[in-house]
Amino acid sequence: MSKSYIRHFNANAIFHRIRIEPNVSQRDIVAKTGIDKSVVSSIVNQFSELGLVERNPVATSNKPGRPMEGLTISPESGLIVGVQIEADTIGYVAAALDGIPVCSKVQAFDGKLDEVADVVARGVKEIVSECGRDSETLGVGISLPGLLTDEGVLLHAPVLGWRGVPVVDMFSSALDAPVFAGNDGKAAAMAEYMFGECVDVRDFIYLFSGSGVGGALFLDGDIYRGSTGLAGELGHIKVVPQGRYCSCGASGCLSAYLCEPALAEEIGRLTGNLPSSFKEIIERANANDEVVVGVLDNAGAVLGSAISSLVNIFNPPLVCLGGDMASAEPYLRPAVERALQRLAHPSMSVQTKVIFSQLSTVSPFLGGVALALDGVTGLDSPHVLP
Amino acid sequence: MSKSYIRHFNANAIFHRIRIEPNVSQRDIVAKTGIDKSVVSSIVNQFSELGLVERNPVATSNKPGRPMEGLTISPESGLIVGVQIEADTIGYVAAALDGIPVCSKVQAFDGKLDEVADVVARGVKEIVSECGRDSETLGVGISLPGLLTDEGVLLHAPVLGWRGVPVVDMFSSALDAPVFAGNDGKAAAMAEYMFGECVDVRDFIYLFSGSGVGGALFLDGDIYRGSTGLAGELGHIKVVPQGRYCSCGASGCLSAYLCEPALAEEIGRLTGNLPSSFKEIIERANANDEVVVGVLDNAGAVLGSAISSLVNIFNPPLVCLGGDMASAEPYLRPAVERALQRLAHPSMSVQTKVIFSQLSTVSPFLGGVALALDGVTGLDSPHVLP
DNA sequence: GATATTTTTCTTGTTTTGAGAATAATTCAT
DNA sequence: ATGAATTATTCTCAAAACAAGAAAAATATC
Repeated sequence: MSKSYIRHFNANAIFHRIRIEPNVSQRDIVAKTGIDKSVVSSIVNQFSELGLVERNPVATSNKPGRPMEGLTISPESGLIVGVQIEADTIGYVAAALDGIPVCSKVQAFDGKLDEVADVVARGVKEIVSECGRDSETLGVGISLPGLLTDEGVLLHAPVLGWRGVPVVDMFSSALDAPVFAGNDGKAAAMAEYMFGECVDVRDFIYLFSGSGVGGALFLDGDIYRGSTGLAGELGHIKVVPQGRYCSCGASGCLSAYLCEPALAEEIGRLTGNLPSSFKEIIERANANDEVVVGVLDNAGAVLGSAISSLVNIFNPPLVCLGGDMASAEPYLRPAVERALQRLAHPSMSVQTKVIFSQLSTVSPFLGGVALALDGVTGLDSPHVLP
Repeated sequence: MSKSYIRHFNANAIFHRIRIEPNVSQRDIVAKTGIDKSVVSSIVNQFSELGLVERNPVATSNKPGRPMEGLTISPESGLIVGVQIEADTIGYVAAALDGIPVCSKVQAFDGKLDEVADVVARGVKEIVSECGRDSETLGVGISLPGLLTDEGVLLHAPVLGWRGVPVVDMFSSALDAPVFAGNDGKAAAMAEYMFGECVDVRDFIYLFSGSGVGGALFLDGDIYRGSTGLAGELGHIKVVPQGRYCSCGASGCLSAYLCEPALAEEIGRLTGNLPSSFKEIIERANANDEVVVGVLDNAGAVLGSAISSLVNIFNPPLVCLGGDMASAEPYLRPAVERALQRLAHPSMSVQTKVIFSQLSTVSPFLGGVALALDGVTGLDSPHVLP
């Protein structure tokens, strides 16, 4: 526990407050974070000198006394680029320091490891120039479908077939800006904390559904990584003893009932008409296809059972469901609520809100932005989110 | 995040190292904690001046150079008293600062709230005088079967029928020593971390079985309390959808299959012979009563299912099972292992060790000692473990 | 006995917090 | 208008804590 750690921590907390509540006063920051006024003044000055934070005069409040200074993140001060590497695509988004996306794009990707650093370097350069700003790139955050060590080594990414890749070093040498890397599920959770539905919630459970089901435990204001970094792989909670086989090799995983391929397969099996995308699944449900609605309802029940377990373990104020789940809310929510009623401890579930977040569909790839922002605003050196 | 917090944190870490590894050198502490040598020297001096730590010459190592000083907790420096309040008993244990119990006793208790402060004050005085040492009582830790707030208020203790009791204030005014209070399950987990099977393990899951099933999440070197303090009530993880009714009002809880009353009832129902204690259950199992063995095996399967979920969520290096479970290890372990094999993610379960801890049966009431020790050795003011 | 080695302490410097005084900028009352 | 009151921020200074290196202490080896 070092001294600079406190500074890092405080700086992050202050930046976070300014971002989620533009035009706050220093006084408010003091009240809400408990950090001393001198420290807030000093750190705000530091941010202000770096050009990261602006002081704006605020409309008169009709109160006596010196008016407050409204503090905001300067949108022109620099760009953060979020990169999301998936099985066959790479997504990019450039955002200002306040996290508001400026532009984004997706590019096809063949998964070749030896070219990816150059591909991403070019992609980042392009997205930055497309923004039409000559502001500096302050950080690049790379969200990866696999597990990372503290040192920035990607241990294993099944969908990419990569293993033991020192991603931070690799991308750092190809890019000019500081590189931050992290697991996709955890990065997405961080994005929810910074920009989404979980802003400023100290404890929440995040579940994400797509080609697989991932997740993260956000505890005490930070992602819980566990001793091995594997913690939070919530897609593999067992929900049905001796249930369906999952791509991970085990059986009865939540993922085997909820991820897009599993739902598609089930619908295909029951109707003889295999959906080609999650969008199609939702379209068929919207068109009142009873089989599809039934499959989604069943998935909701299984999901609700998993959430009930999580509620009983963590008693979190918030459970956030992202990815494909957001667009399926009308078909999932009733079953989830039923399961919670039936399975979760009443005195716990009353304190828990379950929400479906649109963030990852409305503005995708923000996970990487969150990763980088977390590092950049600490007034400190890079790190990794395993 | 304040400055004195760092000192508290470092002091605790250093004391912890000395306790778990008597005769360490400062150099070793530096190597193992990462704290700077100056800081270690300064804090060791502080402990030494307070008489909490002794410096012993260590047998020559046949190496050149100044020989190390072996640091140990001075056993005579003071007493810590652990108090455990249960439905009809109060248990006491007096221990030296190294956590080694000196003497203990149990007294009957009628659950009367208005007398308990005086009763405990008398009990503490007696146990201290029974020790036959005139050393100072440095702290009293009180372990309670209920939920506490950060401010030391017992919100609700169902088995005692207490609600909204400011326990820390109440016991503080009756006792001369600093009072620390906490939830029994979390205190027991802390004891495992300090004195038991989980010494120095930064992340573990603790499950405790007795008249109910409690537990704690020990994450990143500390108990996770969650936003409400309810986190870690692992006895109410749902293991069987629409399963047995639990004393909490819900159905399918782990507790409903594993706690002593549930096991006794089940055995009584099947044999017509209701066991009067957990000890009797084990005796009948030892006498090869097939029904009893079968009931325990079934409980083990349910327990294993719950542990599998926990493994998949946390991927902890260690799952520690305490209380009654320890003496039932021969009957529970096979079923637990089977369930883990079948239900837990293989790449996770290989990293997880499941152990049965005798700590709470061999030297009971250490939870309170752990609570108090945690506060006393921080060179800082009291606090609570909700 | 000199030298090398290992462990601990001392010295000095830097960073950061934290409390209170000072300053700045406004409204309200007269 | 002008002074008083009020509120927000900055400045000043002291204390706490860490951090790096020099120094000291205590031993083994040659």
